[in-house]
Formats: sequence, C-alpha cells, structure tokens
Amino acid sequence: MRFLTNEPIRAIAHRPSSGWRRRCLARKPPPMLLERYLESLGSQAIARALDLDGPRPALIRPTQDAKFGDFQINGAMPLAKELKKPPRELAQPIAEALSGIDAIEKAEVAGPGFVNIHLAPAWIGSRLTDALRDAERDGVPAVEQVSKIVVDFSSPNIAKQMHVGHLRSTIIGDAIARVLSFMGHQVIRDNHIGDWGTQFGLLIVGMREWGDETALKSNPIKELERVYKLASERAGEDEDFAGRARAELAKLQGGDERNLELWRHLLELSRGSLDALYTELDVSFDSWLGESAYHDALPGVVDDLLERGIAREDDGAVCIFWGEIPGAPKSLRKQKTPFIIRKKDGAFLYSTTDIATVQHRKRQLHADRALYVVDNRQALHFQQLFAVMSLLDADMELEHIGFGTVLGKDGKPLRTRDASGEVITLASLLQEAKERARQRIDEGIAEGRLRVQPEEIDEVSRQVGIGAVKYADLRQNRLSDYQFDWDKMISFQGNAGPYLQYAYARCSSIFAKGGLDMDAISGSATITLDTPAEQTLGKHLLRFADVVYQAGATSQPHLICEHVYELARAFNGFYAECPVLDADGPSRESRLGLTALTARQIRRGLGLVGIGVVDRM
RNA sequence: GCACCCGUAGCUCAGCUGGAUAGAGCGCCGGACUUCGAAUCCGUAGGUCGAAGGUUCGAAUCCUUCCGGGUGUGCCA
Repeated sequence: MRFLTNEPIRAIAHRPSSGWRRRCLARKPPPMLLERYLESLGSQAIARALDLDGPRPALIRPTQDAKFGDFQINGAMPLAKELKKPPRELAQPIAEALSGIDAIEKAEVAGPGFVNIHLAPAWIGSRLTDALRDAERDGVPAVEQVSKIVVDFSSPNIAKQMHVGHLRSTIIGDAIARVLSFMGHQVIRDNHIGDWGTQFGLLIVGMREWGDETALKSNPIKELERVYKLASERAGEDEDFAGRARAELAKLQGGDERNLELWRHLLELSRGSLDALYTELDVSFDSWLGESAYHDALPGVVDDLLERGIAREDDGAVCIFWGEIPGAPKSLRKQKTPFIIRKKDGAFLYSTTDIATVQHRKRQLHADRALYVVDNRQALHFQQLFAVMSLLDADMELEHIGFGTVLGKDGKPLRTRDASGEVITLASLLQEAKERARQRIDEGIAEGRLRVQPEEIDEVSRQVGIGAVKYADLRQNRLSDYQFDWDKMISFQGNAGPYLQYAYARCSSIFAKGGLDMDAISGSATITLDTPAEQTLGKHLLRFADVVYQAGATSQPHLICEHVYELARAFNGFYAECPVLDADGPSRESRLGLTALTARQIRRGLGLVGIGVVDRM
C-alpha cells in the first residue's frame, strides 16, 4: 500500500521541480492544437519579416485581457538586442507578415513590442463546426505516438477503511488515466493494494483472538479495522504477542496453507467493500496487482543488486548507499540515507516490492511509462526507487505524481483517527454529500425551481453530491495541500461541481423545450459568431484540445476543471444575452450548434475528470 | 545535520515554460426572475504577491540571502 499506517497525515506542499517542468514541456503535442498552430504561423512570420536565416520562437501566449486580442506574440522583444533595433520597429513587419492568413483577422503592434492577434470569427466558427461534426473526439486529435502507460493509483491497505486522504490518489489517478486514455494512449490502471505487509501477521493473530464472524460478514472492513486496532495496540505492549504476529506473517509468506486460507478470506471480504466504494466513485482498474503478487520475485531482486555490487550488506541489512555509487543523483549522495531492500531479519520491504513491480511492468507488460499517484511525503522513496531503476537500466519513464496532504479545518494535518475518535471515512463523506444534494433538490422542488422527476432524484443526488466532492478536490493544483471542509467540499454555489452540471442541464433543457435532438443538430448546424457573447463562448470552446493535452502532459486535472468552469461561465453569459430558440433562421441554427457543442464539451471535460452530468437537476 | 516544499484579497485557492493594469469563488455591499431553468447573471469595495538584494527591455514567476511555516530522512508502508 502506498499510505503510511498509524500516522497522522502531515502537511507538505510540493511544487513541481524545474526538472519536472522541463520533462513535461519536452513532450511534444501533435500538430493542429491551436497554440501550436499559431506558434508556427508566428515564427514563420518573424523569419520572413526580419529576413532571418532560421525560424525564431514566436512566444505565443494567450492575452490576459480581451482588449489586447486573443493571443500575443512576444517574440519580437528578445530579438531587439540581437538585431540592435527597437522592439516596436521589429514588431511592425511581423504584424504585417501575418496579414492574409484566414485564421487571423488582424495583427497589431502594441505596448513595448507585442504583436496582438485577433482571431477571425469566421475561422473560429468553421473550426467549431468541424468539432461539432466530430462526435467521437469533439475535435481533439489523437496522439501520433501511442505509449503504454501504467497509472498506479488508489492503492489502499486491505485492512483499513478508506478515509478522505485516500480520495486524492483515487480520483486524481482516475482523472489522469481518463485523460491519457482519451488522448489515445494505452493505459493500464493498476491498484497496488497493501495485501501482504506486517499488518497481516497482526490480523491473523487478532482474528483468531477476537474475530467476530458475524460482524465480519456485515461490515468486513470495519471489523478488520477493529481487530487490527486491538492487535496493534496489544503488540505495542506485549512482546510475546508481537512475536506471534511476526511468526504468523512468516508462516503466511512461507506458504502455510491455513494462514493462506484465512488471508484469502480476508482479502475477498475487503475486496467486496472496496468494490462498492469504487463503484460509487465510478472508478475502475485493469489490474489489482498488490504487494503479494511480487512476493516470489523479491529474493531475486536482492541477489541481483548484490551481484552487481549496487547493494551491500550493512549491520545485517541489505542496503544501497548512494554515496558509494558514482552515477547517483547529487541530492541522494549528499543525504547519506541508504535505500534498504532487505531487513536484518531477512524480510523484504516496500522498496523491494516496488523494484520488482517496475520490472514486471517492463518485462511482462512492456510499458513505456509508469505514473505513481502517491502522496508527496513519499517523494524521497520514489526518488530512490527511480535511481535504482536507472542503475538497473529499466528503460522506462517513471514519474511520481505527488499530491498535497489533506488538512483539517484548522489548517493542521487531518488525522485518520483523532483524540475524539472521529474518523471521516470516505464512505461517510460520500453518503453525506448525497444527502446534502438531495436536501437541496427537495427544497428546489418544493419552491418550484427545479424539475427533477421523483424517480430521478436518487441518481441526480448521486451525480451532484459525488460530483461536488470530486470537483472540490480536483479543481485545485494537486500539489497544494488540501483543506478539508464539509461546506466547501459539498458546495453547490459558485465555482463548484453543481455550477458546471447546471450549465449542462441548461443546454439540455433548451433542446428538450424545443423538441430538438442534439445529435441531429450536431450533424447539420453551422456555427457563426456574431455577437460578443457568442464570440467569447466560441473562443473558450476553441481551446479545449489544448487544455486536454496540457492536462495530460503535466498530469494536472485541475486545468480541465478550470477550463470547464470558464466555459460554463461563458455559456451562462451567452445564455443571458442570446435567445436560442427564439432566434431567427441561421442565427437560431448556429446558436443551437453552439449550445450542443458546449454541452458536449462540458460533458466530455467533466467525464475526463470522472464527474457525471444529468439532463435535469 | 542533510534533502525537499510552502508563504498571493478577510477566508479558500488560481496564476509561477518571465510579458501589458496580479485573477476566481466564498463572504461584504448594491442591482436583475410577466421573457429558452435565479444551483443563474450584472456591478462595487478589498492586494507593498513574506522581506531585502540581484539578473532582465520587463519579475508573483528565475537566482541569492533572510524571516515565518511544513515534510522526509537505517531496518513501517
């Protein structure tokens, strides 16, 4: 498992290192993404206008303010020194070189030497019409080079309840897997469950001592946790008990049939509870290769590292000392902490299992990359793991997708078990979310504002409640710490999940009211952008593919959340200003097309981060 | 000790591959439901981007130092 046991969750807030950023940027997006296209237009224009021997970066950036147009070329200013001319003087011919391109309505020099680009509404309209026709991909190109990528996420410990802390790995990992998969990569979602560690010795002894078969059947994880708690407390104060637990673990790992049978039983029961949670969250896995799956490979891993002279024995344990390895990363060399791969009692560790896991992913699965969606606190572990794999020539791209810690409302790390004994389990969080959503819906129906049919209430409560929880987490930079707050987590107003779902329901409602079919409109409508509100909406729609690619390249689902939020805002603005059903002729058709594309993009965008939509709410 | 991370509006957070006047939500104050759904929209107020230097035509963003906070680090995962 990838969560620390019996430890409060502690605060850490990592930002990507510059190396991390560089790697993300090095991965090239395919052609025809908007910014990439403009960048190429811009750099050609620079070379042509200034009569340079080769292309220079145009440094295309979206403008901060619509009054500066849609994009700006910043590339003239860095050339000023080299060419010994004032930047505005360089910008002028660049702007002129951009005339006559159908994507660009006008390009003009501004400020100290920017070239502001205003996209042509007709060109935007035609691209949006293309996207509207593309029911399969909504205009998002598939990657040219497909990678096989393992996403290792969620990874709960079998014996314990999932609490709010586990939510992050589960939904961030799920979102990343969905995005990469949509981009066209071959994704393997792997749940590396903790099913083989020290806790099973305690559980085996504990179950035989205090186990309650009836309780185990009705709520397996709760019962396992109760027993585990008792056993782990007892082990702390009773050396004889602890010894028995270690012995039972050794027997289990040695293949003792009686212990294996109990182990399988516990596993199966836990698995049932986990499945229920994953179903609720709409998260699935391709494999559940937990720690136990790699057990047989561990001795070989250690022997191999010893033979190669990478590891050596010290005080009975087998360790890798970074200071003794010439090619090791500098920060590890300085740190002097060894990577221990076998304890002095002969047992293997998390580190050993992880090495075997990478080898399996390379040799058996032939994966190109593996992403580990795991709490930031384990950054050092992964740094060491990746360094070992590089010494072993694993030839795989390995990346730790860290995320911040869950904090309590007081800003301090949230404990899985605090003094008052209060535990926020994932199950209770989701239940509360659904109940609050339902209460809100009941109020709305009573006041005559909402149009939810009685038979739809359960499903709508679920989508709204769970969606709110997921969005609250996913909408922020995953590296930031996460402050848990019921009200914020289950917020129904402002930048929150229901806002986006509501915008979708509004789109849907227009089609329902007009007795129209969204798919039929998608196949026939031509989008033109006449009013400012339509243009604003259209420009947001145009950015979707770029956002998906950037989210995929940097493993940052919050970029998609942000985009969908901005899109919903733009749509609500359009909705307030532009009648759709009452518009005339081509304008009506175009607005229906815009509405359909907006609906699809909201649905697709939310779908990429694992959040559902409903037609009425 | 060593390594890593964080400090942006009253609160919660974006922005950090350097680019123009630092953006959202919540909260506050004020408007908009006879008009495709008010879980909505429009507007006002609110900031020496922890501090000081440096690099640069240009710094919230890069570098250095300092202040404040956090995490990891020899036999858990």
